[in-house]
This record gives sequence, C-alpha cells and structure tokens, in this order.
Amino acid sequence: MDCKPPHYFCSGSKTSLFKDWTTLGPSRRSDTIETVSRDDNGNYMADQRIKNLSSSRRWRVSPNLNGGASFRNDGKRRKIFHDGRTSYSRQRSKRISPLKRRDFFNQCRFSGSDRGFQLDDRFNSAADKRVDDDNYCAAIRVASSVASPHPHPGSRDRNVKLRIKSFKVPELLVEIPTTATVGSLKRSVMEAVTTVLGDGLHVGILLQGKKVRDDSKTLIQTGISRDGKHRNLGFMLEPRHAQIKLPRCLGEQGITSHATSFTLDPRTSSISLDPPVAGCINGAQRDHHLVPSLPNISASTTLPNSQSRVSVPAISGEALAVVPIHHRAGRREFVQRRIRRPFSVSEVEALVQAVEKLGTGRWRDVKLRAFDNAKHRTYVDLKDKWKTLVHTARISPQQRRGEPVPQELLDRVLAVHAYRSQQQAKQQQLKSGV
DNA sequence: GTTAGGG
DNA sequence: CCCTAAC
Repeated sequence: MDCKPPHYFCSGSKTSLFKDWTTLGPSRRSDTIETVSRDDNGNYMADQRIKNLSSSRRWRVSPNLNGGASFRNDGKRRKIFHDGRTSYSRQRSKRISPLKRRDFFNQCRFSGSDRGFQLDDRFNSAADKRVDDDNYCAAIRVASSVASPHPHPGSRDRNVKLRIKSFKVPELLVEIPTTATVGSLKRSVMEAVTTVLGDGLHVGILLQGKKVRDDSKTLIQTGISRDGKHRNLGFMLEPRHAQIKLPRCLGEQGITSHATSFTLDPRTSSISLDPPVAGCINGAQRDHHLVPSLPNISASTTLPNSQSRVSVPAISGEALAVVPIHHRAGRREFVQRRIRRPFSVSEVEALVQAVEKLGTGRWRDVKLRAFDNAKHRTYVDLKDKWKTLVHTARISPQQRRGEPVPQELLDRVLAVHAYRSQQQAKQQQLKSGV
C-alpha cells in the first residue's frame, strides 16, 4: 500500500579502510597497533574502546537510539519484534543497559599491554600461527619496519617472517532507503562492515596463486618456508558468505521494516608479502582468540542518483599485527530503541477512562484493563503517556504537537490529575502533619 | 515485577 | 521512550 522508498546505493570514497589508527600499545619505531571505534557522535575514533563482534550475536541494532538502521540475528528477539513485542517489558529488562553495554565493550577493548600483543609478523612455528578467524581478532598495523628487535637464536630456520604490505577487504554494497537519515546511513555502513569483519570474513592464504586450504598443514609442509622464494604468498579476506542479508529496521520517521541488504562482492584481494624472513616470536599467543578488528570507514555520504557503492578498498599498511580479544565470543551487541508509536486519540480515550476508574499509580492495572491487547504498550508507557497528557493539557494548544487530543479528553486528564494530586497531598499531610 | 520520576 | 532507584 504505502510506497516503498527508493533505495540508493551509496558510494563511499576510495579512501583507506584503515586510516586514523593510533598507537595502542608499546610499539617500536613507528609501527603501531591501532584500534578504531567511535565517539559519541558515531564517528570512528582511533584508540578508543572497541566494540567487539560477537559470535553469539543475538540481535544487533544501531547503537544510535533514535532510529538507526538496524538488524538482528537473534530469532528470539526477532520474533518478539514481529509479533508485536510480546512481553516487551520482560525483554527489555534483559537488555544491556548503557552502562552494561559500556562494560561489555570495555571487556573487548584492546589494551596495549596485557591484551594487545603484537605478533609482529614473527611466527613461532607453523602451528602457532593458528588463526581461527572465528575466534581471533586481527588488527592491521602500519609498520615502518619489520626488523625484529629480539631475534630468537637458533630459530631462524624454523620461523618465517612475513610482512604484509597492503590489505584489501571485499567491496561492500549498502542499500538503504532514501528516507533514511545520513546518520542511519553511517550506521548501516558500519553495521555492514562490522558484520563482514565480525563473522562474514575468513582469512585465506594464497600461495603461488593457489589457495591453501588445509589448515592443519605446517608452513613448511605447505611451502611457506624460509627460503624466501614465495613472494607471491598472499593473505585474503574472503567473504564467508557470498551474500549477507541484513534485515533492518529503520525506526526513523515511520520507516519501520525496510529490508536492507548489503552484498559482499566475492572478489577478494590478496595481501602482498615480502619474502619470508627468519624471525622469532615469543609464543604464548596461541590460545588467544581473535576476530577481525574494526577498521575505520570513511565513506562519503553523497547520494548519487545512480547506483554506486560503499567501497571499502584497501589499507596501505606495511605489516600485520594480530591483536587478541579476551572476550571469547566477543561480538558486539547493540540495543535498539523501540520505534516511536504515538498514542492515538482512541488510545488516549481508553487511558483516560481507565485512569479515571483506577487512578494514577496502578499502571499495571490500567494496562490490564485498557491495553491488555496492546502488546506494544507497557504499563510504563501508559504511565509516561499520562505524564505527557498532563503536560499537554497544561500548555497552550499552540504549543502542542502531534495529533491533537480533543480538549474534552485533556480536561478530563486535568480533572483526574487534580483530584489525585489533592488526594496525594492529603495523604502527605496525614503522614507528616500528625 | 511494579512504581515513580528524572533523562 | 529510556533508565533505574526503590520497593
């Protein structure tokens, strides 16, 4: 019935995916391990807390509470969302509060000392470089040098030192309604990127043009050895799925459930590597769990009238570092604000009537009496609505917004409120006065 | 789980 | 609508 807003493919500038990184931990020379996250305005900032990607991601939405694009992976939550939020308050009570969210993210934060280690391109052995992309987080590090400061004596011929000079991630397509805000566009792109980096990618290794598929092989067995003949060794970020659909809910301005999807371009780019060089590593990292880290996206928000895309091209780093995240299944989890659903006049009528009968302060009963079938109205909502009704009734009609509430109803609101206030005042006097 | 009130 | 102290 309602016309579906057109969708634009939004184009991003071909800027580096991994710029604006800052030093995260002790590093030597100019090589740094860097993390990227965003500030309160949703901008991505370096060296702040990382919102981690959770393998057990249950439902994901925009962190911006006002109607950001969103999607969720959790069937339970989705069910609730689609069936009218049955028992919403229960659900809500289980959500992560902002503080909890902060705590959650803090657990995922990269630290320069204990958590953030630097593989420094030195692999202890083939087996040690066991990159389980589901459990590991790799941060790209721009390095000016690959020189190993502490070469491990006697291990030179058992280790291979790799320097990744460039890194590309697959192209992203972000589809978003034209009625979405720029902010939600940004969030959509972020969601797409984090999803891809979270569990939509895995690392592939290309050796002399051939994919190395057997993870159990050692580097020597595979041919990635010390002889320095493998200039064409490459790492790839490969889409785990050729296409990832992200059901989204844009809670903005009546955009409620436009399916937005982004498509992963299956094309991948390889990482060029310098010839292997003997090196060493100080072990102890083999059990760290890593997942791809969050790159900085600087996609332009211009909306061309034709299809284009958010392109997430390449970084121009020179080395790769791997940074662990303690959080095992550490994935991010956003909380979405409920979509705004203004009370209709009939709802106001029902509310006023119920409050006239039950009075204020029995919102659960009011809910049961007048809104038992309105699953999206909690008793807190009713309490809040009453509060705004009282306020609305007190201000001038010119100041009121939204669908006009009949003055008759507002008069009743004031009458009930005055009566209840009076009762309450008497109670107070009884309590303190005697 | 509800209520009440600030955000 | 959200959040949460207080009950």
